Amino acid sequence: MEMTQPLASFDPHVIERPLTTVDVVIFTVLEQRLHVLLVLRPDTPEEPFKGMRALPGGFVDMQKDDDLEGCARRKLQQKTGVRSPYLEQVGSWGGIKRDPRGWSATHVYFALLPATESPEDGTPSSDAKWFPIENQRVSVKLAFDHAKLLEAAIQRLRNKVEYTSLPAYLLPEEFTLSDLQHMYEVVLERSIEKSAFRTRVFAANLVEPIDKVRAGPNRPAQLYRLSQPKEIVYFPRTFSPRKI
Amino acid sequence: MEMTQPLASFDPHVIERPLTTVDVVIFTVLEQRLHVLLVLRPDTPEEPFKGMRALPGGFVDMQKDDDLEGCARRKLQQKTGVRSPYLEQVGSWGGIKRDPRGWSATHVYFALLPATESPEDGTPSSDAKWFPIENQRVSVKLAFDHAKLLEAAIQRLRNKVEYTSLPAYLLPEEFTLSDLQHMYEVVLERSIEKSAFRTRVFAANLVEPIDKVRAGPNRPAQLYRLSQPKEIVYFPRTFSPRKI
DNA sequence: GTAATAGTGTCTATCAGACACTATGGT
DNA sequence: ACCATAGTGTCTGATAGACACTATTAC
Repeated sequence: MEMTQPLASFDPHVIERPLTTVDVVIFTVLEQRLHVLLVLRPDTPEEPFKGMRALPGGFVDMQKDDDLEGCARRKLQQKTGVRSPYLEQVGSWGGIKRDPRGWSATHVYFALLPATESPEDGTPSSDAKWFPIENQRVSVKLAFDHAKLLEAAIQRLRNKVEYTSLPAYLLPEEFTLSDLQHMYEVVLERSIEKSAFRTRVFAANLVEPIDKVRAGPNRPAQLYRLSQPKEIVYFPRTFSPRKI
Repeated sequence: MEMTQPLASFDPHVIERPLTTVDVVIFTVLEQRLHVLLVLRPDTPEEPFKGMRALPGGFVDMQKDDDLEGCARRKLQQKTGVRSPYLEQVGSWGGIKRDPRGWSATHVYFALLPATESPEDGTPSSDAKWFPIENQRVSVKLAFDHAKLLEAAIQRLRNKVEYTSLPAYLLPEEFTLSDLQHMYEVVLERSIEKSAFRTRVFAANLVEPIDKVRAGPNRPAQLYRLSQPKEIVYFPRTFSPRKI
């Protein structure tokens, strides 16, 4: 359009590039609640939002990272030590205003980590801490526009849980149907009818029984594992159609 | 981690930044088929994929664009002259391999344009042309990884059409229920039962009748418009649950 | 009248939700 | 025996799909 600097649109080295980051929203379930992992912003003077909580993430490293998902996996590994949980892109946000250092774009992913028995487990990185999610939010103020990003990730998770097998990735490999139902209930924050739940899960061929039961102070429960651990299962209908 | 260039992680001006682009997948329905708008890559020697077809898009302009969606709207306007059709982000793709000029990330949006009667209409940009979509693809070879991006956009559109009012944005403001049903059938590439369709549409309060009918060589049809043109409507269930 | 599309009514199979019931372990 | 949780059976209301039917215009 403007002919003052015609080369600018051809030579990529002349083109101004936004700061590019990847942020990862890492979910797990602890103590009957959905939690998200947050890190502390560094306390050095040249960093914005110093000392605040933020989503784990940072600049794309063009040497280390082959692609965006690889970058997300690297950041996930850094903060949790976990190799390959469920990882999905939420979307990207970019603009002049979101980072005081200039035009920036972030690519947001969310990950699901199996719930561990001990809450302090799975956080080798000392600056990272699990925060419970209470009605679509977290109680601390977040750096940048991370509150918005987190809300979008929660929204995506809740929506998708209605018609997919996602909550299975919040459990260890072997689980009972009650465990699985419980994960759905925690994420959706409502109770599900047991009989309907089991019918759906079996109809979708989501799980297969293994040759073990879990004992307890009551009737032992059959243990299951995912039929196809690699592939997410879509239910033909949502769990509980909302009457309008 | 590596302490050789400690400032690199603090000073944003030192950090290498990927090339950043926005691509827009613009859909419309022409002659009973879903079409997508594709442009010609410039034929200059320093441009990659010269002369090939590609999705309309290009580098983010940090002066002109306040944010990514603004950038997408600008590119949409450039190629179609249209102000504000339906626009939604599909996601982002980035990596070392997708652009020969280096590490690049693109933010992909899709737009829905009302079907026009004359196919040559609505394309003021001379390098842009409508291409029909035939089983998830287009017949020409596309530049970069645009075939993958297009496939993702088609997938998103098809999925979402099953349970939302999206096809209404492929129509002009006033339309008959048969028009609307037809848009669903074109996008989903299958026929829908008339009675069930009407029941659903009314139950969701998607449309409201206006004081006009469309005459023809047969019984005139009631004209409708969207009840809330700004808000996309979600149906409680999908259109046709697939038996597994 | 006929052709053609608009629009409605009825039946049925399916399935979620509610709820009660049975089963099986520990104590 | 009793408790607690696992797991099943049965009924009902909502709804999608099939399909036949009626309605209204141009010719």
